[in-house]
Amino acid sequence: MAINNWLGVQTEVLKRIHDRTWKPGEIIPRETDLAYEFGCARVTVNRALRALADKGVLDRKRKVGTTVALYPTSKATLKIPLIRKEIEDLGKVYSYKLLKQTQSKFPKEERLPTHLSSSDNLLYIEAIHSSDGEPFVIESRYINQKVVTNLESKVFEKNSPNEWLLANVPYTHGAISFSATNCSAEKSTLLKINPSEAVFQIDRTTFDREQVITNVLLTYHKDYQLQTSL
Amino acid sequence: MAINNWLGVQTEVLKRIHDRTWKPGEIIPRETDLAYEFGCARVTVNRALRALADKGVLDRKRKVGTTVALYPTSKATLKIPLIRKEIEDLGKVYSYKLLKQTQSKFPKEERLPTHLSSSDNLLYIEAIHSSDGEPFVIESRYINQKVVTNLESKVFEKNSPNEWLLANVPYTHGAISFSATNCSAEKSTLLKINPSEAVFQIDRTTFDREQVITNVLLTYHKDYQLQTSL
DNA sequence: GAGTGGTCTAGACCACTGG
DNA sequence: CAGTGGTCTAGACCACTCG
Repeated sequence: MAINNWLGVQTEVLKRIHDRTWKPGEIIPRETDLAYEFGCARVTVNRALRALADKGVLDRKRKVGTTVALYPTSKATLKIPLIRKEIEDLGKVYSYKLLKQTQSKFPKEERLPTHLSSSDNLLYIEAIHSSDGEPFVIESRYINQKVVTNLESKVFEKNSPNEWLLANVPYTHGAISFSATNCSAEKSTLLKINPSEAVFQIDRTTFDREQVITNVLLTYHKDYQLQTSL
Repeated sequence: MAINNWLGVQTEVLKRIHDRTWKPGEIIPRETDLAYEFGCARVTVNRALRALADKGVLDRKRKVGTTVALYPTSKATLKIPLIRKEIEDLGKVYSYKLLKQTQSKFPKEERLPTHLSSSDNLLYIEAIHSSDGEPFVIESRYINQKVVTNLESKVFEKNSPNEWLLANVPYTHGAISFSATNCSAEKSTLLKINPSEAVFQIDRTTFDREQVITNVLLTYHKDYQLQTSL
């Protein structure tokens, strides 16, 4: 009768939330009681409830107790894959082409790269990733050479700066944003779509502590979808 | 000298990855050894390493050991907030307006709602959420009345079906996708933007086990960005 | 078969927070 | 101050997976 593993406890708790034994906003029994009821250690219950709290299904507060979240703040975990891997996983042939690589003390682009100051010593790179020869995504990137110092002679002719950076420059944290925009004329040519067609964009900046390592703007082909599950 | 809490262990491990004591792809010492070195229990090390594996920083395999991820599969956790809450958190005044509510055995929209079959008994709802009176997002939703049976007389005049569903119909899982599209003429009027302007869309379907509860398409105002951190 | 991570237990103490 | 979750420990056994 005993539920003596944390996944079992989690399932049982979810069941009770689902069949409304415990209703949204209500407080559920404390860990000790549940442990007694299930016939397992408190730590096991703790593990299960903590996992559910991480998912946003439960709210936990010391002294108060554990409540069923009123509005389960849907938390979706997006995996941001390597572009190469994403394409290969679709069973397509991946290819990469460098378009531009310039020293640019001052980003002269239409966009102003988030978190970068114009005084930084920046390397600008533009490249395109293709799937079975069809344009997939344009990578437009600034690299902060104050932080990334070992790339002087490095040329990203054959390999995406994305992969090189991931493997060679560890980061502490990052900021990322998703948006839609009307494609610029220049990029629409590269992506082989009509100008001002709607395109999906990802803007990502990674940091080493306080310093920006790199900022990248990914402009995807038409109809690109970022998918995940809840 | 001992590191006797799991956050401390995590920090130390991250430090070593960061300063390349442990390089990408390399195997790190086993839990037992680390526990001995840090002077703490193995479970504590386990907790720290497990958390890092969840984040995608480490790869763990039984018998083999723990390795530093070659390409840290950036995992971003998106919080999908309640629209009302999202607007209120910006310090704006939230308002909601129902536009349409029809029984529709057959979705006659341009889009084909993912995961729904046309034979289902569907309720279609269209509504708009505003921020300080400015259009924020259009909610366009199908509800499966085979599953959600207690809403006969329910009218979503004042309240978003989103909130009602969250509080009243528990779900087991969901699928979600993000994309960009050129705004339809009809919607552009509602959002007060130019036709065919690029807009950000979220398509979400929630399930109760195998059955679809609801599918919603959210079409955001121009310039909307979904942000998160790594 | 053997080595690694995965988990459980029982008991203990800590940390936050509401009254 | 008291009650709740948060965490740690030491030891044990299990589960997966490689050779």
